[in-house]
Amino acid sequence: MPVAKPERCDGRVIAHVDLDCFYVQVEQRKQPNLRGLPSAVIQYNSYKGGALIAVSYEARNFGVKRSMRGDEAKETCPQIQLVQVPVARGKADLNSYRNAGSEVVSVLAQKGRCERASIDEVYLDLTDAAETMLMETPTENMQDFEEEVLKSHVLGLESKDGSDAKEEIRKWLCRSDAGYQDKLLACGALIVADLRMQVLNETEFTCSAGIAHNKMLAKLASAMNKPAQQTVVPHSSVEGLLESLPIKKMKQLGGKLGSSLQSDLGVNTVGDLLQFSEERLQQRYGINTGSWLWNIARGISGEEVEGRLLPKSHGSGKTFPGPQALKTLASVQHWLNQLCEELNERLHTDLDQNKRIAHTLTLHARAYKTGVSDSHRKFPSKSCPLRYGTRKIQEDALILFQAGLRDFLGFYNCKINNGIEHSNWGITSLSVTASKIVPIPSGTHSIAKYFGGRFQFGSSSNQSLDNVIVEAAPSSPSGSENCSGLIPYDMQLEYLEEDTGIEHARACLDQQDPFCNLSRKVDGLTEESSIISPPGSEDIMTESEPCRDFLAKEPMLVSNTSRLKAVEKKKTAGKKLQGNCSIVNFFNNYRNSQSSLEQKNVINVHGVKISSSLGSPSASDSNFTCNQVELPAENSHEEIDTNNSGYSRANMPQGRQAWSYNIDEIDPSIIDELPPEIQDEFRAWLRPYKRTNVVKRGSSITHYFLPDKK
DNA sequence: ACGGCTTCGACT
DNA sequence: TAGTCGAAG
Repeated sequence: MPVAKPERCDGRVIAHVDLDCFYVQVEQRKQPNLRGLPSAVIQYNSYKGGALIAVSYEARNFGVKRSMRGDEAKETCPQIQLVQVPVARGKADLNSYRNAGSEVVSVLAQKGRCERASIDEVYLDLTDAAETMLMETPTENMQDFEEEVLKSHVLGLESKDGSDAKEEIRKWLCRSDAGYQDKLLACGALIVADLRMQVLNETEFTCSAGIAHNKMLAKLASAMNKPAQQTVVPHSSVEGLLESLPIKKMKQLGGKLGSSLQSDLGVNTVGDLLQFSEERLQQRYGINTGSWLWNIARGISGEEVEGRLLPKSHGSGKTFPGPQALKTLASVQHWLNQLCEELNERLHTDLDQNKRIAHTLTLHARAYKTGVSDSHRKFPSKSCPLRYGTRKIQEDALILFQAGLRDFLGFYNCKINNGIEHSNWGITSLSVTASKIVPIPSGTHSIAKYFGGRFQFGSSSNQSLDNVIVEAAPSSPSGSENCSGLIPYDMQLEYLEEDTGIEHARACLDQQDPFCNLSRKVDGLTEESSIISPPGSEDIMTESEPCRDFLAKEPMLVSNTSRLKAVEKKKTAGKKLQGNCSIVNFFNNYRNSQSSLEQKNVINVHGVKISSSLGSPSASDSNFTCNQVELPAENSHEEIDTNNSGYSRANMPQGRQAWSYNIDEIDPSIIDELPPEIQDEFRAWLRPYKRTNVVKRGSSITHYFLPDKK
């Protein structure tokens, strides 16, 4: 007998899966002798034994908590095993955890739409799979349940004295009088139990899960029975669950908003929210938040599970608390370099593995100014188009930092006194972030074929982008082969012409070596430095008067102005290209990221020159850039304001002429050639009128739901 | 004067 | 758009 399928969106089956004390598990997998022991992962051993960032459940039983220091943990639980988080470049290196998280995702993503919510959490939309299962096998006919699913917890299911818990679960799972939605949830529980076992088998990690009809409830449920267990929220138990749930336990209400609800409205549990009308909540918290609150009080959440398996940004940061605060430009540069190196490595991995390119570089910092009451003023974040290559990222990050510092110190305080004892500022945290990451439509095998099929994507690729993109030496035997074979000859000419101006600028830039004055600082010499405009900014000529004095002296400034001139030229050249058919633009883009993959390189992964033909490293610095052809994408950071008429729709990534092709003219079939994990992402990207996600929680969602608001 | 570090989303 | 802010884990 077919079961009617309600049109309601609360007929969904959503799971939230949460890896148990994930970092600990990753370390335990590396060192199996740690299994079963009270243990914790710490970082930085220096100060009070390091900071705990993950604690095993055994250790929790001894009262060890996250947010303890290592010393404290030892006192609380003397036998605790403390494992240090890997360190690279003087900072915590979370890559092994990220990779382990990816392993899990690839298992979990099989049965339905999967959203990677954090390094150790995912949401799954299992609605389709559950419906299919229910259609094929009505739950009341089910008999052989896996042990794992019988260990589920079902909210609201009373365990009577002396009754066999597993038997109760079994009965619940195949209750014939259950509503359709609960039957779907039962199927969800089966699927999730299966997935969790698969995760364990394939990755050795245990996880906990919540199964409910929306994300909010699934998330709540997954935390209720840990570790290595799962919890189902039947529809009938939602009201009771929320009624007594402390308001601060709800996602999004753990911070100020939750506090405000408590102090201003006297709301202590989610149930307490029920007495307020939607209008009242809107009036107090705004239209969106008000509606959202009204809904969650009723267990309503319309958030979709986004099909996203990959992070939207990569960041690398470090704090320098208290006495460690950075007081010199040289030390800032040192750490920026480390952070940028890591960032570059991760960008490169992303490119290799996922064929994605990031378009924006952002620098964040925290700073104080001594002797100023205003000293907690925030250091402004700055961003610019991202150019690939370690040294470029480092260079741009430093420029962004200086731009931020200029703003931070105030307009009139242009000159920085960088003497070690006299600096009046300190930096307490630094981070660099790469965002606006979009897939390369590399599916372009279709397009590649059109040009003769000499494209190879990805290549074998331990090659780093640095090697490949700019740092190739023209004097090396293969240097002259830069683009031939990759680009039709007439197109090459166009590119070369277009690049000439830039190239000249870069030659100037590199000959003067903007870093030489800074590298001197690293040796401990005192120096002074001017503050300059961020990359991509064109207001350099309108720099404040005091700054202008430095124009002549500062290599950085010179190189920047040179670049700007080059930009002007490039802009006009770019226009010529713009008018062409989209395939040319497309190609432009493709070439930016790919063509040089075939070049031989003279620099190894760490940026150390290993060329034998170029003499001493210092000499080669100015040498090898002289004749190089720098690819458009590498320079296009100056193009932040160039036209993007090629975009046919709103919401497309902007700021790069290289990316402006007509999406209408892309053969949709190329999507199939993308790595499966980014296909969805790319499809969404192509979707013409995809609404920006302005009102995620709020009135726009509200109409989607049914309940009467009276 | 610290829990570090990372990511995401909303708002303006 | 760029930049700020809040939140979570």
